[in-house]
Amino acid sequence: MKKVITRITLKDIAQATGFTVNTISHALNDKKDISEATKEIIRNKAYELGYMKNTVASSLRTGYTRTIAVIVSDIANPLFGALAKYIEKYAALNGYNTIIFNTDEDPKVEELSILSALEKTVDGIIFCPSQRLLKPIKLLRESKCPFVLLGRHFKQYKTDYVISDDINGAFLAVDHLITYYKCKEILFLNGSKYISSAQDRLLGYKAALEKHNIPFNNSLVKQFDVITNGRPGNQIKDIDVSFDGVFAFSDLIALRILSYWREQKLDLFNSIPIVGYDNIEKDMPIPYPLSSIDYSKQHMANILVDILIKKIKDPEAAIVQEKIPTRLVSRF
Amino acid sequence: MKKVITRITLKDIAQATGFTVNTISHALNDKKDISEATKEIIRNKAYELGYMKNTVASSLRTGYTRTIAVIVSDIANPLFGALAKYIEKYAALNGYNTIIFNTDEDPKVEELSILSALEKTVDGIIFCPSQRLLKPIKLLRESKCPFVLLGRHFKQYKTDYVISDDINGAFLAVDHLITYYKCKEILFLNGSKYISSAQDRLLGYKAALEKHNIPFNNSLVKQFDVITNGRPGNQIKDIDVSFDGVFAFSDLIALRILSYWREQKLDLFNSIPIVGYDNIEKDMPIPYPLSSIDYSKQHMANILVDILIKKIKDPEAAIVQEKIPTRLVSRF
DNA sequence: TAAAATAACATTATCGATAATGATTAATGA
DNA sequence: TCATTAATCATTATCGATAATGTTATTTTA
Repeated sequence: MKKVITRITLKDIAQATGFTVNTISHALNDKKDISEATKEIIRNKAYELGYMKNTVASSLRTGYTRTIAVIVSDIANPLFGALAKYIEKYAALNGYNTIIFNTDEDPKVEELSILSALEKTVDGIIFCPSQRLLKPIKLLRESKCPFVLLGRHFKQYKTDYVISDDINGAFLAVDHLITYYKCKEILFLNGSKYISSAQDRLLGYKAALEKHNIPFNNSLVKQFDVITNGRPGNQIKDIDVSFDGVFAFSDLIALRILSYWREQKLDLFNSIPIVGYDNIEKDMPIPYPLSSIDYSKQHMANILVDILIKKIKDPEAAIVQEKIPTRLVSRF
Repeated sequence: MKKVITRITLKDIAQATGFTVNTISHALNDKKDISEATKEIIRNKAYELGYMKNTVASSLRTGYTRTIAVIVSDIANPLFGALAKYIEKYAALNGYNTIIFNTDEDPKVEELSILSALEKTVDGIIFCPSQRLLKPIKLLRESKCPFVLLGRHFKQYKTDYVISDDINGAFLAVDHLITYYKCKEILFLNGSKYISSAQDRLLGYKAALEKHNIPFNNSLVKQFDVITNGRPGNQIKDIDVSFDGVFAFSDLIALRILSYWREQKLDLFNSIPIVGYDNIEKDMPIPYPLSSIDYSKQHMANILVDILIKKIKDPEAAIVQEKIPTRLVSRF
């Protein structure tokens, strides 16, 4: 039952050099109570024997695993894929490994993922909550494990989070449709009503309308509960209102409706102005001039990791709530 | 320095119930040497106290971390994103967590990632090698850590791997361009010459030409060393040969040239038949009728994990080399 | 010059769980 | 009936590294 592969341990180096295990440990960790000469001997022997630290043992003793968990709905989503990539890179740069969890926006899976991460005693968690239930976030808060929310936030809980400037982003998009394309009836393909970013973007949508004295028409606002995993054109074909412009919660949703129009050979494909969100064109080429709201995903990832590491090192650190600036990228 | 957060341990349950730590462990692991009555008592107390297993301690003792590493060039690439997603899901279903590493196809980063995974004593590794150098794969082989290659394989090393049926996939694509579109000069936007999949797809390309008695023209074959991270249209604008059809190593490369043509307002965008590879349309909507070579990424992921787990449980298990069947998906 | 501080390494305890054995009682069997 | 076996729980050792504390010789300081 027990695994038999035996690696070189501190004990082996101790026996080979005549020092004690503790001295080996201190030497390899470059502690100041070991002379440079001894360190040199020990380092050489360690290299010679091909020593590799067993971080599991280290973690058990220190309480730190140097591992963070990233819990998102779906890393196959280009947005989360890009974020996960930058998070992993920046975390690695700081000596942390990254465990990923896909939740499919399912609160049950969120809970299990959080529990799994806690069992693994990760040092911290980056979490993008579905916000369908409060149980996962409650669980996380009670765990005392450092965490930062990604892309979404809870009004009722004061937690660290990093989001894009959703209100302003949506405002920019809609303002552009009105100002540049003279749109009057802007279809808003929004995300799930549960998530804060969808709520905030609705605020931005309304603010832009208000600025131009366009009355808000609720029937122009549609929701897509399952951002991912939904088959293309799923609910999109049921849209029953007239409109002269589209603002989509994400580029993914924008692409979905564009694909649908193209497949159906609808004229809309080439005639209707449309603005998405996330600017995934930056991460992958798209053969369509999709205007979009851009924000730096790399910056977002770096800040997330920075905050998390700060909290890991000092659990009492002040709460940080960051909004990544948004800008419009218009394409023709 | 030492982390202070104290969780409930077996010891606490032992004290609360009067049994020994060992009995608690056996009870919670449902070993058969503990009576059902005692198990019930222990389980209840464990639940009551909110016990959560410390897998770090467990791992140190058993030698198993129930964690696998996935080392790929870039999970922001839709192909790897989808694969990573399915791998994580299926691994989780089997009780394994997934650590990811992005290598950017850089052998140095590959090495560091492998070493990092080994230090973490992951139970197994899924690795998509850049194949630029042999050092990473050698390191992996010598480590004795179970691993399976993803998407690529080495002729000189007999290892487990799971790839798409590259030769046949390329054949299908090119045969389709010739048969259906009557193409005679097919531009092949291939991947890096180092990787086996690019080499194999070149074989398929040639085989299809041969079948139709079309002479092979080497100047029609272009390579893109950096599949990811390359700015769109990077080298694509330098294409200097005439052609009447395109086969791309990946949908990503196909989309890159399509985007370039569209931006440049080139007629090619609408007139040239093009076939990609990976059928990423299945994972995200694309507003262009991109024909592609499809294979089940979910199946690929499941097989990868199955093989890996089998090797983890039995390091002497026979080597498995699997080709996932490919098929053409033509779109108009 | 005696006391205090420092340098450099050793001893011992510990993280939390589990493997390898032991011990006790009850049940079974020849 | 006495030895065996089974059932059930306890003791002890261990995974590999590191924290906490000791020890000894050498300097430094008052």
